[in-house]
Amino acid sequence: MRSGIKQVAEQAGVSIASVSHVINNTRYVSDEVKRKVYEAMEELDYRPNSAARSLRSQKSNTIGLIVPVLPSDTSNFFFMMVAQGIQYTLKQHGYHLLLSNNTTEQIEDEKEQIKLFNSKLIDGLFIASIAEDVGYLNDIVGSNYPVVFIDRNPTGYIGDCVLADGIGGAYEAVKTLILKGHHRIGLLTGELGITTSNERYDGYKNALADHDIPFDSSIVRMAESNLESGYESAKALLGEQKITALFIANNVLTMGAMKYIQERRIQIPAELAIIGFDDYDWTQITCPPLSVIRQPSYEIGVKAAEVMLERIEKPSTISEEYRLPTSLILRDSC
Amino acid sequence: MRSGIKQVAEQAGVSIASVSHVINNTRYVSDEVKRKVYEAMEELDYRPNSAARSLRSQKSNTIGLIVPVLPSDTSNFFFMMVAQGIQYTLKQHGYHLLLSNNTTEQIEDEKEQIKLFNSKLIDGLFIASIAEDVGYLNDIVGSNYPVVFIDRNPTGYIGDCVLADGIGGAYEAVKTLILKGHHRIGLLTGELGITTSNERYDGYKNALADHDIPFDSSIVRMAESNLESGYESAKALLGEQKITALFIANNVLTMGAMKYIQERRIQIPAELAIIGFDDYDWTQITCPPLSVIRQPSYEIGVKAAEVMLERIEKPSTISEEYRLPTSLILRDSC
DNA sequence: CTGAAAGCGCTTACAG
DNA sequence: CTGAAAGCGCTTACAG
Repeated sequence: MRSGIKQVAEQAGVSIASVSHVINNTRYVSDEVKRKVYEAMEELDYRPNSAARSLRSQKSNTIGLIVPVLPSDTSNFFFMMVAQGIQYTLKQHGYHLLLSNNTTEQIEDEKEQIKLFNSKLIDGLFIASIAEDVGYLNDIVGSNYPVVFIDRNPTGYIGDCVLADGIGGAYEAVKTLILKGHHRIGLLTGELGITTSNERYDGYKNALADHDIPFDSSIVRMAESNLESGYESAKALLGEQKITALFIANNVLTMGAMKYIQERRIQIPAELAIIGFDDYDWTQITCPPLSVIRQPSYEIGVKAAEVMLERIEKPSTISEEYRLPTSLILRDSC
Repeated sequence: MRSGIKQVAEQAGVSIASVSHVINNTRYVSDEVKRKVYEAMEELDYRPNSAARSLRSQKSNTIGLIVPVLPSDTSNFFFMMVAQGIQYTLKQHGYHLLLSNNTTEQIEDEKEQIKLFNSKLIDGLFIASIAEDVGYLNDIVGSNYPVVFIDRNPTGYIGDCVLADGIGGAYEAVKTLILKGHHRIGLLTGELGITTSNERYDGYKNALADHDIPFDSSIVRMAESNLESGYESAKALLGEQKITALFIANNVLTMGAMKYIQERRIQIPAELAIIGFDDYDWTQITCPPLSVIRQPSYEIGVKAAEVMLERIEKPSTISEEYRLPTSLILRDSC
C-alpha cells in the first residue's frame, strides 16, 4: 500500500496538520519540523493523494479542453498546437489537462463533453466552441468555474477569449498583394457565421477599401472547410472569373485550392499570386513554396493557459479578449 | 451548493446506500426505489462527485497519455491522431484522458510527467516512450496500473504494445518499387535505435533480399527526423549516388526530401520514383501527389484504448504486441 | 508555534 | 431486499 500523510506524520514524529502545512506552505512551520517532514516524505516516497485533496479542498487542479477535431481530419492541427501550448503552461503550475475532442461537430456532443467534465470537478474549461451562441453554458457551467474561449469568440456567456488577429492577418495578406500591383484579388474563405471566417472576410474588405479597390463579390467564395470543397471552389472561381491574385483564408481550403492549381499547372506567381493561411510545414514544399499568414497557435495556448490561471486565482465577472498578432511569412507564391 | 448523494437520498426517501447502488448498479434495488432515485437525481440535477468516488474506490477513471511532441513540431501529427482515437474510445467507457506532452524529448522529462500523473491516481498509462529501455518504470509505476506502449515497443517493463506494422509497410513499399522495375532503390530513414526506424529498415532489407537485389549500404541514409535533415540527406544521397527510386521511411524526412527534390526540379517519377511514409493530406498536393505507406494512427489509438480497458478489467503479468497493418496508397510518384 | 478532530462525498462490508 | 456506519486521505477551522 502506498503511504499516506498519516504514515509521514508518524515517521516524522509530528502531527498530520504539520505535514499538510509543510506540503502546502500554508502556515508557519519551524525549520526543524520541516526538515523532519521532508525526510519522512523522501523515505516513504510519499505522494499526496489528489483525490482526497480535491474532495476536501474542492479544487481539482485539472482543467478541461474541448476542441473540435474530426477523426479523419489531418488538418486541424491548429488545435493540437494550441493544446500543446496549454498543457505546457499548465504543467508549470501543477495543473493537469483533460482532453476531449468533439468528434461530431454537433453542439449536443459539446454539451455532453462538458457534463462529463462536470462530474470531474474541473477548475476551468477551455473550449473552441462550434456554436456562435453558447448561452447553454449558463445552465451547464453556471459560473462554477472560469471558461476561456479559444480561437472563436462566441456570445451568450461571459468568458475570456484568446485568439489570433484574423482581421489584421487578412488585411496584411491582401495589402501585400495590392502593393505587388494586384487589383483583381480573389478571396476563398470558410463559411461565414463562424467568427474566424467573418473576421478574415472583414480584413479582406478593409484592405481593399483602404486602397480604393472596389469590392467585387463575384470573386469571393465561401466554402465548407475541407479539401474537396477547397478544390471545387478554386476550380469554380478560377474558371468563371479573371483574377491575378488569390487570398485563401484557411489552411484546409489552401490545401484544396493548391491541389487544383497544381493539377492545372497554373503558374504561381506569374499567372496567379497566392497567399494562404497557417504556416504548416507542408507550405514549404509546394511548388513554389507558399507565402502564408501564420497564426501563433502554440502561443495562443500559452496565453489561454495564463489567462485561465489568473481567473482561477481571482474570479471576475468581466471578460477580456486577447488577440495575438499574426505574421506574414513571405515565400515564393506572391 | 451542488447537491450530493445525501440530498438525493433525502429527496427520494431512501438510504444513501440505495442511491449509490442504483447509480452503480451494484446490487439489487427494487423498481420502486430505483424510480424514486432517478426522479430525485433528475430533479436535483445530481452529478456524482468523482473526487469522492476516486478516494473511496481507489479508481480514478482517468488514464494518462504521454507523447513526445515538440512545440514547433508541425509534423508529429501522428501522435495527435492516436490521442484522438484513444480519447474517443475511452469516452465511450466513461474514462477521461489526461494529456501530457514531453516537450523536451528527454527521459528525465518523461519520468517527471509520470510522477505528476502518479499523484493523480491514474488507472493506466499510455506512453510513446523516447527510451529504448524503460526499466525505470519499475520504480515509478511498479505495476500499480497497466501501461500500454504505443508506436514503439521498448524493453525493460511489461506492458502491452500497439503499433503499426513497420516491417510490413516498408516491405510493401520496396516490393512495389521493385515490381515497377527498380533495382537501385535508396532508403532514407530515421536514426536507428528507435524501434520504428529499425523495423522499417528491416522491411527494406527483407524486400530486397526476397527479390535477389543485393543490399548496398551506400544508398541508405539515416537522418535525424526533421525537415532540414531530410533535405540535406536527400541532397547528399542524390548527389553522391545514382538511384532510380527512393523509399523515405517517415513523414518529416519525406517532407524534407521533397523540398530538395522540388527545388532541383527532379522529375517524379520519371527520374526518381518515390514512396513516402504517412498519409497526411499534404501528400496529395505535392507535384506529383505522393504514393505513401499509411499508418492507421487513429485506429492505433482505438486499439490501444481497448487493450487498456481490458487490462484494467483483468490485470495480467503477460503482455501482448498488437500490430496494425499499414496500407499502400498509390498515387503518382511511383 | 503545533495538534486533535471534523468533514469533504462517496463505496462497501456488515447486519438484519 | 434495504439501512446505518465506517472510512478512503486529505485540509482547515478551532483551540491552546
